[in-house]
Amino acid sequence: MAPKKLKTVEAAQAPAKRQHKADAKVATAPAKPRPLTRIQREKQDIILEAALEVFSVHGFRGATIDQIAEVAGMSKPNLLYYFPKKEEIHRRLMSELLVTWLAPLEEMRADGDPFVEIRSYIRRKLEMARDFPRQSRLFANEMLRGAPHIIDMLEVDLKALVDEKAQVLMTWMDQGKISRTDPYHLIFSIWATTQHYADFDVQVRAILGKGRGGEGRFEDAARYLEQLFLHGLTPRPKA
Amino acid sequence: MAPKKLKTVEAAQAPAKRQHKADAKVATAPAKPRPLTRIQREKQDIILEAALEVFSVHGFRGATIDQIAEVAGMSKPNLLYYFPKKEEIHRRLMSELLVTWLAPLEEMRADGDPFVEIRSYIRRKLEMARDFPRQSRLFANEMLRGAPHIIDMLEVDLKALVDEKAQVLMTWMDQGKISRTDPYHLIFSIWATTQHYADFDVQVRAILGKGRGGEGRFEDAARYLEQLFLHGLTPRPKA
DNA sequence: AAGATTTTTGACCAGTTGGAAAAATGTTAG
DNA sequence: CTAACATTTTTCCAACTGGTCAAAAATCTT
Repeated sequence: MAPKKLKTVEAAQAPAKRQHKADAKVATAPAKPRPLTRIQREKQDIILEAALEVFSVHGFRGATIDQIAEVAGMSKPNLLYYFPKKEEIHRRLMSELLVTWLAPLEEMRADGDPFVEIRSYIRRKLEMARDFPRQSRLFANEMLRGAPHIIDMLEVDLKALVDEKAQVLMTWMDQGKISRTDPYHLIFSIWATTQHYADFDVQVRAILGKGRGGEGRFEDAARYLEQLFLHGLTPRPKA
Repeated sequence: MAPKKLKTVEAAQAPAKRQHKADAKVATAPAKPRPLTRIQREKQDIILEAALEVFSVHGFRGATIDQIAEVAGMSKPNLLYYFPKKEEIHRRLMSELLVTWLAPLEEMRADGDPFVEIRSYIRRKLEMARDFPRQSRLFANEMLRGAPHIIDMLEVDLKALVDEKAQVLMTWMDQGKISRTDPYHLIFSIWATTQHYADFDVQVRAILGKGRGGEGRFEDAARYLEQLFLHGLTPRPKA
């Protein structure tokens, strides 16, 4: 089975207020979507950026349109001109998220060296936690709520992708290249350990303190995780 | 340093509406707190239980008093009689949470066998994820928001506890009993991997599917994590 | 520059929110 | 039983919520 891209949920990216009636002229034409203008694209991006900021902290219900509008630097009605519903903004965010969020796993190649592939995957996930913490938190917020908006995609697309990669892992196990263990829980543990640095960032920093809580913590984490997944905690004689 | 219990934030557990003025009799007495009646304790428990249900899913801002009251089976004003402020409920929940949530780590004894101690700790945390998923999600929700209500405790009490246990781990490393690695990130990885099964439960179940998504998933997780922390993924010759 | 279109704004609305006040109802110690 | 207290319900409110709408302002097209 090919890597298979997630289907995108879009479908709701109409320019704005649908059909400014102006196309009464064309009458029966099958609703040509009309390409987005520059301004529309720019404003939508600004809004999505602001929405990410707010949703990722307060969750869907806890976030307010006013707040998003304020962060986006525009009035509420103006924002609603581009996204007529609060849900619409969230939906867009979620579908964009799922695509980019799973890309790292798709990149794990069956024909590479197992340890190199797994290590690279962990690195990539850790980099995402470092560079896109808000996306990680947005995702986490959705999970905590029971993923009402994306449960279907989880059960279909995500499951398919993970099934595929679990097969790859099992092949490696069959070949004796990595230890035989549960490939699904292996993937879970990579997700958990890497995303932890985005989602629980406050806690991580509170504990590491000023001294070690700087940007270096991601390098430390990478080094630690590398060892964990390679050898666990069993002491080995020095090389 | 002794295990040191977390200080409880309480301080706001007054019976209800403060000083039903009734104590004008006692006049200048130093405000005797007056012990909680049976009903007060029961009702407060019911409310806290309902609040846990709601807060853990929607976060602080996303949760409404009406909703909590409904789950608790009482009217909103009645609920407000016991907890005059929404924040009050949340505060109580959080302080109770921190105490029970960290108990497992406190139990990790320096004088035990390292692998036994670590494995037991992982087990306990996993059991908590299984038996108290809502508490786990409540905690996660607070973290995602930047832990505004408990940041102090994280920086003081939690840090102290983790520092202490990190010392224990380092001692074990010095003795060559476990592999030398970063003890803080080791603890983080245990938290992350175990809490994942509560916080991301939907995802875990969506991926494992009906077949393996049953209660058995916790046993599978325990087995997998045991191996991960013991040996990582490096294949070993069969015993 | 005029006309057509798109974007922005201000006023507004109905429903919900956290919470206050007070009246009504229980409960219990003397 | 009854007074003192505890609990519950009813009513109310001001602020906030997601969202509408018409008109004004800005932009684009010709």
